[in-house]
Amino acid sequence: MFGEVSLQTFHRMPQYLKTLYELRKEGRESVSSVTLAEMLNLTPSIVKKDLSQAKVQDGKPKVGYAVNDLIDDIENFLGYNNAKDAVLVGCGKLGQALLGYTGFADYGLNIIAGFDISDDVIGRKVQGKLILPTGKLEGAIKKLDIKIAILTVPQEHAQAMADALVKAGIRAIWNFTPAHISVPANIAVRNENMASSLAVLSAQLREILKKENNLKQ
Amino acid sequence: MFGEVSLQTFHRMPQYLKTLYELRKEGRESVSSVTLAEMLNLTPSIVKKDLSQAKVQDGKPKVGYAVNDLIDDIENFLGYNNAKDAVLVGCGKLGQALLGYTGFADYGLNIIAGFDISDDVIGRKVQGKLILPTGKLEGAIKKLDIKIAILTVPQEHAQAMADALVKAGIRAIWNFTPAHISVPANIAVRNENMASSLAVLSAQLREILKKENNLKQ
DNA sequence: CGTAAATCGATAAAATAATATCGATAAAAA
DNA sequence: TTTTTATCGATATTATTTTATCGATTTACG
Repeated sequence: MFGEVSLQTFHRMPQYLKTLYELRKEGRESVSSVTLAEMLNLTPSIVKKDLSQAKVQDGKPKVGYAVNDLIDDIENFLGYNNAKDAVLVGCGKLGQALLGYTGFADYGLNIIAGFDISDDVIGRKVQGKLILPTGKLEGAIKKLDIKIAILTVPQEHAQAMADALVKAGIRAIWNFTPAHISVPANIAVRNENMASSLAVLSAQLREILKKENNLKQ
Repeated sequence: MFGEVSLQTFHRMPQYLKTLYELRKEGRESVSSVTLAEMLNLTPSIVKKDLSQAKVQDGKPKVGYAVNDLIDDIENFLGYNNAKDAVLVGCGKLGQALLGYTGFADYGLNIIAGFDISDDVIGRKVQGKLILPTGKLEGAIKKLDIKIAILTVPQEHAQAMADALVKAGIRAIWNFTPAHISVPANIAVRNENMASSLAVLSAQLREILKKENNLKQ
């Protein structure tokens, strides 16, 4: 059903959704691909192609897409309505920050609890989420049939913990550690790699500064 | 000089570097594109193409690349040796987590201070980094000629703060808010968008589960 | 009611990125 | 020393993604 949708398209979907929420708030009932493209610095072509993969209802010539319908379709497409449970493993600074982040609920993600090995944090609550000992991880995953894990352990433990998670039945790992983790092919991994992002940002910055210097000379 | 290097290539560079550090630790003096590709789940072709853009010294047939030389070349290519100063704006949970993250130094990024409007956090220190009032932001940027800002304010303030940063002279914004921010063309923006990442992860997960169900039936 | 303008959806074209191929060459083996 | 093998770097091929084009259609307006 969605096998042919590219990752780039999936990346843009939440942006469309965000923009559509804003438009709805302003009372707009319809929006064209041209307007959406302008608001998000994209081309109308790519907007039309992306939306064609998520939406059910056609847009209307001369009018555009019905904002409400489109929101429903994209939310449904991204699975925002049927919430998915997740565990968060590693409750250091970043882990606790994510544990306390209330925004995930908007994206259909429900972190049921944090897990850690350190007695310093076990038992603590962050924004209502309890931190449990790692020993209880496997049981929780199996009992609640949890598919998604957020990995925020120190990088030297990343691979071992990933192995344990897979063994316990986790099928998708959102990896916030700088470590490259190896998992079986039937497990989804998404790397939130700060080093990579920073490398890209630096490259862009350098390009920009270089262009300016060329112009000046 | 680097204008023709794709963002994907830049994304992979830190991964190569990370793997090379590990190899050096193990005492390996050379490595082939085949080995690197295996370690990172890539093809030898793409490894060779990527490395050709960063390295100075050629690899040797039958042997591969000299690990140490390659590390130097990539570090230099990514600018890890000449540290770049940055400011962090918005010292809530995530902001403080990033402020306290010591790993940035490895990537050549030096956060000089955090900035916030709230008296609750102003004056506090996180891992030695001081939190200053937002009023001092513009002065600091201009005085220290800072080019990079990390944006971790609440999303409703993201655009206004981005505008202020640009006005103060910032040229690259690492945006951790869910907000889409508009900036002039000569400013680099890198979005660390959780919603997008989660959308991609969910899509991958769904694909995997779907395939399994198909097989079972 | 007919015409002009705006937009859709489908598709063709172009651009970009990834992969495969292959001659050259250095090291190892025969 | 000659042959074999592994690997590089360059280039060609293929795949993917983005952008442009265009006929069809709906609305607005004269």
